[in-house]
Amino acid sequence: MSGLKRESTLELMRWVVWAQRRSADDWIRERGLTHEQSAVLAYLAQNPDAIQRDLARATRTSAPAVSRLLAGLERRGLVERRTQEDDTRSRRVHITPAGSALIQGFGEAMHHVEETILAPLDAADQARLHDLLERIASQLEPPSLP
Amino acid sequence: MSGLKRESTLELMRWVVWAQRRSADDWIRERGLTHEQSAVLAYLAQNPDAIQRDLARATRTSAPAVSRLLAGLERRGLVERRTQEDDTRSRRVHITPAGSALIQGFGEAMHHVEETILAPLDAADQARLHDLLERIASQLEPPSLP
DNA sequence: CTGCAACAGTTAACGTGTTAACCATGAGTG
DNA sequence: CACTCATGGTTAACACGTTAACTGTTGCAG
Repeated sequence: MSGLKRESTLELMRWVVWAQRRSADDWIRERGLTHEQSAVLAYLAQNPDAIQRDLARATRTSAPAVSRLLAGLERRGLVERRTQEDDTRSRRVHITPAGSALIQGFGEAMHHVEETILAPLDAADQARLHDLLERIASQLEPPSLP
Repeated sequence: MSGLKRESTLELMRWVVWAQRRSADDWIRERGLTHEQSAVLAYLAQNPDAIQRDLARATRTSAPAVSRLLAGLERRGLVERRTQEDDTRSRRVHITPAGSALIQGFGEAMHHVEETILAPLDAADQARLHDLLERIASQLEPPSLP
């Protein structure tokens, strides 16, 4: 026995994802944000006319989570929620100029983090890894959903 | 433009990890546990003489998180904490027979979940994926740690 | 038109993650 | 021996995830 317990593929993935989160911390915490808030702001910067339900789907979380997260962002003046006139059930969420300024550069920073994490692999291997993951992901959500 | 936004490698990993968590839910929720509680119980089943600090390291979380999680497990009689006699700072954590029974089969269930998730790849590709991830993971924690 | 199901969002209760502040004990050096 | 520092653990405050229960709309069938 080597004394080294072989880690499963999924354990390795969790580890890599955890490390990525850690690396992203620097950029995010500097701005007084959390990972979740950054993700939502970045989404809103690119999808200006989203409703909360869209955010729940995009972040793979729940309506209550989005509701509270947005309440916090709104309190800080980073987003605005406005009830629709034609359908008062939903509320459209807009990023404010302040929010837009704060999240500026997020994509580039995350891209850089990813590059750093993947650096041990050459371009060909990075492509191979991406392909393998895509093949797994494409089979994930079975179309049995309503 | 294809309308399909290309997802980054790390986004794909997050997605796969998220799906794995979802799949594991069935087994875990049936027993009234959470993911974190299961992970800790499974660790304790294999490391009978761990102290809380070990758990924090193993779960990559913090001492306060472990402290509260164990308080919950102890309340349910699934673990026992006993202060050491030679070093009263640390508390050794033991899984009880009830805890042991509850977590029985966890490893197999998780292995099955992993197999299901990785099923779209043949054995050779699964090995390739594991190798690529290992090469990334091996470079993660820079040896600058104490 | 009425009644009921589906949908969007909120709130509450619970468990978990973080950081900060704290207590107690152990270890090492002057 | 005493002072200092490191170590193990707890508690509190805050953010976020979940589920369950609730409010209000919309929309469609009868």
